[in-house]
Amino acid sequence: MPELPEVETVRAGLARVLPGRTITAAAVLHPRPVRRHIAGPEDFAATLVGRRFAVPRRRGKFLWFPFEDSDALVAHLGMSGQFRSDAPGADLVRNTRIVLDTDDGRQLRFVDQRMFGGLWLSPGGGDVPAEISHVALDPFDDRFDPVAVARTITRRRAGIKTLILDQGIVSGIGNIYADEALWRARLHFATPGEDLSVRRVATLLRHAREVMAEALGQGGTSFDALYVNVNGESGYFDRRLRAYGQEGRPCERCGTPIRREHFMNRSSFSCPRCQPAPRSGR
DNA sequence: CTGTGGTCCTGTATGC
DNA sequence: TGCATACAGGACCACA
Repeated sequence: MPELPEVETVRAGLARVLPGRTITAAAVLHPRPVRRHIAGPEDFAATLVGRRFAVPRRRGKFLWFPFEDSDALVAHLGMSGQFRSDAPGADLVRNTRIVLDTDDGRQLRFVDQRMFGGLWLSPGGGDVPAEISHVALDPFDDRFDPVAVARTITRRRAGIKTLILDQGIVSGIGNIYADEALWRARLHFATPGEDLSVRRVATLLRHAREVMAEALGQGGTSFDALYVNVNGESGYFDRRLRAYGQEGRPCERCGTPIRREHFMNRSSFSCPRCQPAPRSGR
């Protein structure tokens, strides 16, 4: 489950079951989700056995599970990844890719339909894995500075939505919460960053943080069974979406039907009246 | 450096 | 009932 609130929901769920647990067996059912492991999936599985989990961490949409030896298992859910905590006897759900047995008699299962997600072992990655050092702080990080990020954004020419989706500028925001934040801030997705004031962009970033915090409170956004927490349960924030997926429905502020457009090969939802297109942009 | 477009996959919904 | 097409919460890499 891709965006920050869904990933954080997963992290929090795993934080209740993983710390202190030792991996007793590992099985790779499909090689693709094993990433960056030159020695191959078998070696990946073998090298995990015997390691003991500390507390799971997250930056943006990346998760990592530090081990007590200072290495870490890094995970990204991609478009359709899930972690499930199950009893070993429970039926494997379809598309289960990797299974880790732990010494409390349970199994951690990585399930991923599309396999855009994956796992890898990061040597010495217990603090911040080197492979994700290019990922910017997310708006939930104590060190996140909306004004500094806004300054970066106002120096760029690309559309504002492109910029807030850029995980090297600010992490954690994906297509749903980008549209929701833009709706709240009354900004059109194609507005060039350089045409906006620092103040306006900082406000947008605060909206992004706020909408993601609200979603987290609802267990995230789920449209179908692909996006569930570690117990297989859906989140409920889809009922609170004001723009994303609301094509044709009246804008909650002004009643104008929400429109859907293609922007950078993805759907963008916005209110034509509250979020007017910039003059030059498209 | 910046911006864009293609690609990695499986599955579901919709239209003919 | 096929069969084809569009679309899906993302990231990365090659190229202009």
